[in-house]
Amino acid sequence: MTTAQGARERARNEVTAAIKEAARRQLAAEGAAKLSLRAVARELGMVSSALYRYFPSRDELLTALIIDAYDALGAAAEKARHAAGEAAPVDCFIAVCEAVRTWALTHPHEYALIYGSPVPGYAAPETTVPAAARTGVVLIGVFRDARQGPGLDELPLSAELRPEAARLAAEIAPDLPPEVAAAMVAAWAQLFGLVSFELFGQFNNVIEDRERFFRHAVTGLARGAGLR
Amino acid sequence: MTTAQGARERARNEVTAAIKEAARRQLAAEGAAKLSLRAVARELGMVSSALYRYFPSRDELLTALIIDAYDALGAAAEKARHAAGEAAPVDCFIAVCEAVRTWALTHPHEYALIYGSPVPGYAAPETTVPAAARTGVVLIGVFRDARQGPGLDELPLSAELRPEAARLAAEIAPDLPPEVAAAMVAAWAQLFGLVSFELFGQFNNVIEDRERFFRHAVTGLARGAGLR
DNA sequence: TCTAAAGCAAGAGCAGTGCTCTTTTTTGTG
DNA sequence: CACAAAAAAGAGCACTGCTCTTGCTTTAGA
Repeated sequence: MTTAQGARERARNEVTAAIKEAARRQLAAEGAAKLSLRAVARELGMVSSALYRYFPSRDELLTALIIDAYDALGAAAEKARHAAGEAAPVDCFIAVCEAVRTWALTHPHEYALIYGSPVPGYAAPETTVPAAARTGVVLIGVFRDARQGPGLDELPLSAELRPEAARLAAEIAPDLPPEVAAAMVAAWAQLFGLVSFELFGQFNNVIEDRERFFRHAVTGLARGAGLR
Repeated sequence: MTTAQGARERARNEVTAAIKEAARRQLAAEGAAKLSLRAVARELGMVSSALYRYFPSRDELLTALIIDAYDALGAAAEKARHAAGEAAPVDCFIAVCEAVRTWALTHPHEYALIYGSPVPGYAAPETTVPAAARTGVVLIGVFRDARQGPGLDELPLSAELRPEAARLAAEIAPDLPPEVAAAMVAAWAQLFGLVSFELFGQFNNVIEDRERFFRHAVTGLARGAGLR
């Protein structure tokens, strides 16, 4: 059952990988909206209908690319977190943020695929959730570690938001206090606001020294979330 | 020259408006990627090729819609700023933020059009810049007013970023000190990070009470930018 | 008032898209 | 080797944006 049907399955996996690779190339060249099954097939020297043996629809292909993108970004974040090691929490946070930004700048179309406007009529299936969570988990880890040492300031939390924050903490990080969970999620969203603005051209004619500006903004983000 | 050629021009303007309206309806229903000239033409009972008399290409139609969207968002922000009147700077800021969020939630596709992933191969022409700036100008106004009273805290600014911040301030708000300009732009980007995350589904299964969470996050944003 | 110019709609057609269906070819295995 | 399962091919459908040509209608100037 393993090596017996292996030959066929191996071939299938190889073709699947080749399709994804070609699609990714085309994604990088033209963007998600112009990803065409026919062009992918053309590049691989097969007929367009043959692709449907491997991906039941264009959306399924997109889903596969989305998962890969989430995973790649998550891996980059994890690597940065690991490299930062035992540095001060705020520096760990900044390191992860810069990894996210760097990955986004080197893979703009894949970033747009996962953090840009959702493709209309396309709802990301549950399959993408674990991959999507990886980057968030890294961020959670930074805050968790900060709480071990004295690297986390007290944070205000209005009575109004307390129930939601408690629910949120129970959901994503039961060992973190509600106010920390809330601050973290906010910082997470704001980080991607910075990256998206830079990537999507909103900083054109506004920010020149993007690198330094990002570092500055992200430092503020970290402090605002209680890290030091 | 005014009323003489008026009949033709008037008809032309009316048709142009009708096209934009139909396109906007379709945009709201299906999203930018599925905006089809043929469908718009069908809705108006004209033939598709006739549309090209009014908009030289699909992109030009999109540009018109983009400008309208920027203007609508800017108007919403201005209205909120005006309604907030002489309130505390932090409250003015929050009011504008909530107006942005509300507009985005009621016009998701138009929001995605202007703050989502850029359409590949399509570069927003210079024409969109003034409209795009309106919301930013409102935000600048909040900070400017805050500086009249005692509503603005001192902000840190690393020596590293000082030149960029000075350049930035000179560019967008010469009467504001560099550190304020930098903080404002960062807050601006982060605001849209919050809105985009909510709108693009990144908060699904994460944040329940979006309204309150947004208020909390945006309050933190304001304080982080020195408002009080 | 008559005519020439400008404006506009229509239609045909090109090259491309996702997707489905049927037929043919390949291929690993009993 | 023969056979059944898997893969590929091909034709075709209903779309898309866009271009070009052909006529008709309105308008403006002589």
